[in-house]
Amino acid sequence: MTNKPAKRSTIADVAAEAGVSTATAGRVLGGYGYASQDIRTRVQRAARKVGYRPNRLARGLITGRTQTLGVVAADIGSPYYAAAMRGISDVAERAGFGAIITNSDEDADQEIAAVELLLEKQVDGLIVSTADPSRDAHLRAAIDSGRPVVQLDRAADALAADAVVVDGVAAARSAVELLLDAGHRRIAFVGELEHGRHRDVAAFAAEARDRRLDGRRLYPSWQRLLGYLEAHWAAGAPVDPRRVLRVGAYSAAAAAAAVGALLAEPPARGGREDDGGRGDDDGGVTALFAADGVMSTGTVAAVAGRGLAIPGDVSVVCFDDLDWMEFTGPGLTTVAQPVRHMGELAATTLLARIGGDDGPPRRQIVDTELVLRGSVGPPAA
Amino acid sequence: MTNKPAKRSTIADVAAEAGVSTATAGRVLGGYGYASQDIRTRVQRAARKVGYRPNRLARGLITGRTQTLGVVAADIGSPYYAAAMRGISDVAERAGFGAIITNSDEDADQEIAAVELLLEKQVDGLIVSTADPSRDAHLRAAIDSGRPVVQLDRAADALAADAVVVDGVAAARSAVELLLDAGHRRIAFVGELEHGRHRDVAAFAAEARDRRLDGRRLYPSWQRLLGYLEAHWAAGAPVDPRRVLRVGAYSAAAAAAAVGALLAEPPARGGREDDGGRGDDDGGVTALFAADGVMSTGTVAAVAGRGLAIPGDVSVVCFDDLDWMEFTGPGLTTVAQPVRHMGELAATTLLARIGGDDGPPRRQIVDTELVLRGSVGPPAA
DNA sequence: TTGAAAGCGATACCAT
DNA sequence: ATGGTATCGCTTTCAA
Repeated sequence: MTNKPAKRSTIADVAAEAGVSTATAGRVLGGYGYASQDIRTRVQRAARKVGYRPNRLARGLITGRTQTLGVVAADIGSPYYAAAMRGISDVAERAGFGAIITNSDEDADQEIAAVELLLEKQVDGLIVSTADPSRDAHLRAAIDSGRPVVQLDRAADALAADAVVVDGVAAARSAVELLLDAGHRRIAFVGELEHGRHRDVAAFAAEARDRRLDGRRLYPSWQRLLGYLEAHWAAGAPVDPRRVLRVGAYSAAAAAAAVGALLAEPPARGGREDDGGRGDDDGGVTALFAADGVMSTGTVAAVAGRGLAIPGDVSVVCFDDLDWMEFTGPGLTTVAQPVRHMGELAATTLLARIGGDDGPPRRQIVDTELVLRGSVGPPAA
Repeated sequence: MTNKPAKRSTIADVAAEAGVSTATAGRVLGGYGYASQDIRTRVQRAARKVGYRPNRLARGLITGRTQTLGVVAADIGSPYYAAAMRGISDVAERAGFGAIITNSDEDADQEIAAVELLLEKQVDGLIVSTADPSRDAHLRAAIDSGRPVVQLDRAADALAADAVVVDGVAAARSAVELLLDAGHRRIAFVGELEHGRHRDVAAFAAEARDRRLDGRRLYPSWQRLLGYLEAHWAAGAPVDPRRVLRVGAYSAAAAAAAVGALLAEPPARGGREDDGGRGDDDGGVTALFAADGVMSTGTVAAVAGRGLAIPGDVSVVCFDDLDWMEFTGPGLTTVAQPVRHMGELAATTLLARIGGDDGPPRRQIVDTELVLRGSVGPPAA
């Protein structure tokens, strides 16, 4: 069974079949220029007969537009980018665009290579989650060569490009405030805390205290840690670095292990207090704040695995940046970040730019929402 | 600040700069044909000087290959496809390929449109998770027109195309056997059970008993239900349809709600039995089997939210088809499906076909692995 | 080893 | 309203 690759028919074939010129056939098939109704139907019939399928490469070569968006994600394997991709591709497809997706693996060099590949493929624009906001030469070059760039989730703010981001500091701060207001004083932070320039929580805290940190320049998990710290300081609550879990990778399994170990130390059961701020003695944690969706999954699994009740034995607030997940399990409180919506927004913005929108770059800050499911407070105990 | 879109320089520019013909410049830059060392360096220097970037559209137009894979996923928003995509794009990028991704939303018509778009964009091959295995005309057409197709996760077996699938029936069967062997008799099944032609669990079970079902033709969640049923029958354990939770959507939130409601009914605590098969009296469930990663997330969240211990109060076996998740929380047992690996396999296979591999179509069945973390059995009560 | 010229499959411009 | 033809940027004979 040798499949003859069935030479695709071209506009010329259609034209011949319909008895018109290629120019005319092109006008009908491409939907540009004039054509009488009679010719129109004849060409269309001919096209169907010979099984015509437009070659978008050829079209793109001459029009200079490919109707393709290029996306550089840090890791599409992560549900975070999956949600974003969903939003992007929905918008793109609705506009007749395709989306080429690539990974940077949080590595600036890979990102540069990815951008290069996408530009060679002549994408009409780029959506990028920069691995390193301080290295933006390649993005600048892309913009200069006429390819609009929209930054997603991370933004190199020295770059004159649109951005769709979330205020991670504020979101985390209000979430942790919720726990503090409920009387918790021993709240663990569960985050990745690996990428980014900071290597030490104590040093980070010191910098933050001196207000030497610009939240917008931080990597997501550090942003959220900043919010955690700010909430504590505002409440006059001490921070114990031992309760800041640096998971080191966006892995639910790793988060579960870290949380499991923490919960195993001094028993959380009965170790509560609701005296409103007096103590930071060495009891177990009474609450957990998980800084993103993956951490949340691991945290919940660990709590479940230890047979602890939420919020009875421990209160958990999850940062849920995975639209598909929506931790609505009884007792769980979430900070919802509409990632899919962010993807849609990024794509919409990019399409507008491609369409010729020439306004100044906009930084769009998307709101997060605190979703309360039951109480977070320490029970009457 | 009006950016002049900086007319990209072409091979002609490089040729002029280097003082050679476009043919020669092309040979150097494209890496084909001869060129003396002297010319080679001169051209390369010139290319760098004028900022040359190849136009892959033009190249593809003439070579007939775009070095681009087309992917049709049912929903990239789901972490399942995200994991698969990661595998695909890793392999693709390593080979210098790009990947255009589209969604079918489990809808055959959208799938057809997506395939059409991808073919117009001249992708070199397709990876498809068919929404409806019974409708494969478009895939057949793609193959006939010389674009190899690799099916992922779902396979239209009337189609002469490669496939990378998992034996979901066997995987579920062995997982449930584990619970039955440990003495559980009231095991809930948590699955999507929406897509596919079956509307009724009882009718499905009847068909399955008569061996009128081909597991390979079932949708994933029904496959796993079949394994669940088969394990029960083999053990002589009765099946109570009320314990088969049809969540109806791939939503962790919905799964959490369903599981929460089930656990709320008769208290699971103390309602155990380990008499090895006598009873199916109306106690609460003692174990849960979650049929995929999303269901698993919801199930674990619900158990945690109710403050139940795993495996103390209830034993949970999760089907983990999300490599990033790996429910290794203490006590959780998982059936690991290497989705990312499946993606890699699909891409590798497709690249081989594109490269000219002309062998007969292969159906590659990927192994799942039962990962035990602690015990699953009902405790000594 | 290099160069001239003919395409690839469309669109766009200019006559008619 | 329709047709001829140059053109997009590159690869690929075919001569030299």
